[in-house]
Amino acid sequence: MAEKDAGKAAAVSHAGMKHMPRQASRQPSIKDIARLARVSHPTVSRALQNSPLVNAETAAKIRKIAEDAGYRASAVARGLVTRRTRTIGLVVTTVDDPFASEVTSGIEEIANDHRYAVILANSHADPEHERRVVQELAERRVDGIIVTSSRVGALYLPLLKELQVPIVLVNDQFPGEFVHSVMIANREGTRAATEHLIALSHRRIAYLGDRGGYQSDAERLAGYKEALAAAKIVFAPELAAEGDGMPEAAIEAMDRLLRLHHAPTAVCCYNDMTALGAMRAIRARGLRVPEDVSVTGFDDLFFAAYLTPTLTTVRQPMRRMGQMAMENLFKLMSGLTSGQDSVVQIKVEAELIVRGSTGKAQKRERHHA
Amino acid sequence: MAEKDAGKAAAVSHAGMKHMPRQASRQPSIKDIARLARVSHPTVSRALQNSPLVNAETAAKIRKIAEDAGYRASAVARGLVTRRTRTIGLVVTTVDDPFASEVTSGIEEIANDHRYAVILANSHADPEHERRVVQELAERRVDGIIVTSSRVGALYLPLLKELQVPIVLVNDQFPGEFVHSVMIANREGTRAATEHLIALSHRRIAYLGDRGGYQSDAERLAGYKEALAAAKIVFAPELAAEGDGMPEAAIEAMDRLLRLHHAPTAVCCYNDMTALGAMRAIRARGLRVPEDVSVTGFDDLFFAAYLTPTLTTVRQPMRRMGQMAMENLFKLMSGLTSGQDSVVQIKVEAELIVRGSTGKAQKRERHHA
DNA sequence: GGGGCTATCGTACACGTGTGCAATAGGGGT
DNA sequence: ACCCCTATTGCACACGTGTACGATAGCCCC
Repeated sequence: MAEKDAGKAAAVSHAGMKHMPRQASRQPSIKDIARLARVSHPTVSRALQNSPLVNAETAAKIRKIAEDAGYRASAVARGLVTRRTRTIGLVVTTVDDPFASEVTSGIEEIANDHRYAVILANSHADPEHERRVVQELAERRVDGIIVTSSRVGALYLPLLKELQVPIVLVNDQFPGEFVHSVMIANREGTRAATEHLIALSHRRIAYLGDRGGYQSDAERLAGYKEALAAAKIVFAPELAAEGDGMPEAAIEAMDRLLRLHHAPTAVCCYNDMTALGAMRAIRARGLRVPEDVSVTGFDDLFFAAYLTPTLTTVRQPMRRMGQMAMENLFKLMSGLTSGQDSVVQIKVEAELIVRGSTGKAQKRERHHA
Repeated sequence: MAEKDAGKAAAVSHAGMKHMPRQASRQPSIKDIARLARVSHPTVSRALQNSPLVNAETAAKIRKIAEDAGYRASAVARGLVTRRTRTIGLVVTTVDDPFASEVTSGIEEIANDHRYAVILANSHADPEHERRVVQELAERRVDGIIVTSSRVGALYLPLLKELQVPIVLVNDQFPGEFVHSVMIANREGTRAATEHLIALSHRRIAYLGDRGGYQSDAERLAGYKEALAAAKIVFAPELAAEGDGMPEAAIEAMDRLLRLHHAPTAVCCYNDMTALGAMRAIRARGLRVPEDVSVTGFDDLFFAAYLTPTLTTVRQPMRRMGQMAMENLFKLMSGLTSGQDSVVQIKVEAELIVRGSTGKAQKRERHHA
């Protein structure tokens, strides 16, 4: 008890005394509070956890003292002994992508409700980087990990075994593999979009995809082909172009499509960002949307309803998907050590939102005024 | 040594054995590695840190063993003793805001370069929530905190003293206060935008702000007024409207402006999201941009160049600002215990980007065909 | 050949919290 | 008056890592 108990003055006249060497008096520990309350530190620990093992008024007194001292329990020390950090890792291709932002928002919301923290990490769509980032999250002993738009989904099986950390994938599922995931009905989505275009009498319909090699792109392309097949339209390989999911690359790809001898009158885009570029390329050639070329997107990002014309797209409840992923992860995390092989693969419905960027197909060869 | 050393088999035929109770054999600790290498754990610790205090070949052997065992040092245990978590907290009003996303991206990039992790937290633009979130970050013993678009900037002075954690504010600075911050030249930005409109012969120019009470809004409004004053145009209070920084609210506010007896021929918006709503409201009334009403934004979000017409706006190097905030925070963090009252307030330049949403003012009372 | 220096390694702590267990006191029942 | 049970508290550990310090051995120098 006869330790250093001086030098713990609370108020040090914070305003003035600019050049006082304000010794970095470390944050008060549980032992400091114990000394102040004249009890042992386990009692303080229990009091702060509202344990029934400690006398009610003693607990109240302790809490009061802790409060006054500005005591904040160290989550790191607690994490060390409890083996739980109340932290999850979120790996995203890049934060400044509206899709990722919305998913992140949903995740953060649910995590916050449970008082969990979210560590954000970029994969830059680079498999090697993604792997490194996940390893670092493991070092930080996160309780769980969520990965969106993974490039290396299959890689998680061994990693999962090695790290002993529950992982949930968003927007990337590997059929038959036992990896938990939340994803949208990609195939059904683009199929609906393409059918919508076909219903508008379009026959030359292009698909503007993502060369990144995502499974979602493969599925969306499949949905597009399904719709064509169902309408007895033969798939023309030259009408399948590729961007990178961002507007810039889409401009180039779309421009190439428009220069085709037999140019498309409609284009089904991998996502809204791609559609943004496509529309720009169309206008750059003096054509109009949707009069000359109809455009559909995917995601229904916030700006879709504010474009001119407004964008017909497939709505993806991104925020909701983030929430579901987080809820799912919580279930896994509470599953404790269970080697449960519960394969949870949630698939959410895609909804076609018809707006102004799609219209009746014009007769070909007819150019605008 | 005679403990459980079996049960660490790498390949456990992951496919089959569904119901094996896979005991959660905890991750190997530094002591496990020490035992395997027949050395003491401090030697392992030093070997993994490439300390010159350990024999080169011994170190190599140890690293090999650690590698094979899939050993990953616990960042939480390390953080406990070193008192540094290599983690920073990032508080943002809401993740799914393009402005925040870009800033976040810049922060994450620099942090990642230094192998720091970023904990993401939402303030929901709610002062009380913001305060709580910052406290929780302190509990997690983050080495530093960055807050964007704070509602309670002034509140950080006492907090700063209490938490002993360096804090950098982005897009919110309190003149004269000793809080580190990075922000844009708001006043100069809207002033330039407004001057641009004036040069296009506009006289009835509205300002569509953010009722959130941000200092940035006050400054932008001031810049707008400055430009008016310089051109001897009297400020008309009825032309100062308020949204909430999002498109939806801007629609309503803009609509109200358009219904004025003496409606504006141009509007200077608080940000691009507001401009998005403004343009929509203008079109909803059958008017055209920029023929009937010119519009300017602020931020230069990614979609600004893809709108129709493209948006004239004030570019804010958001990503760069995030980087600067992070670099600044690193300096503060390495400043150790120093009670340095260095007031670092970085102000970055605003650049007007003229695009298609602004044009020559039409004579009033002339309606479009 | 002894003293001192260097290289290398182990011992003993410390970081701040949680928890099993023992210890104590008080109260009720017989 | 004694025993048992309960409420309350402290003691002693553990979590996994880093680091000051001491210990040992080998070497050089005089």
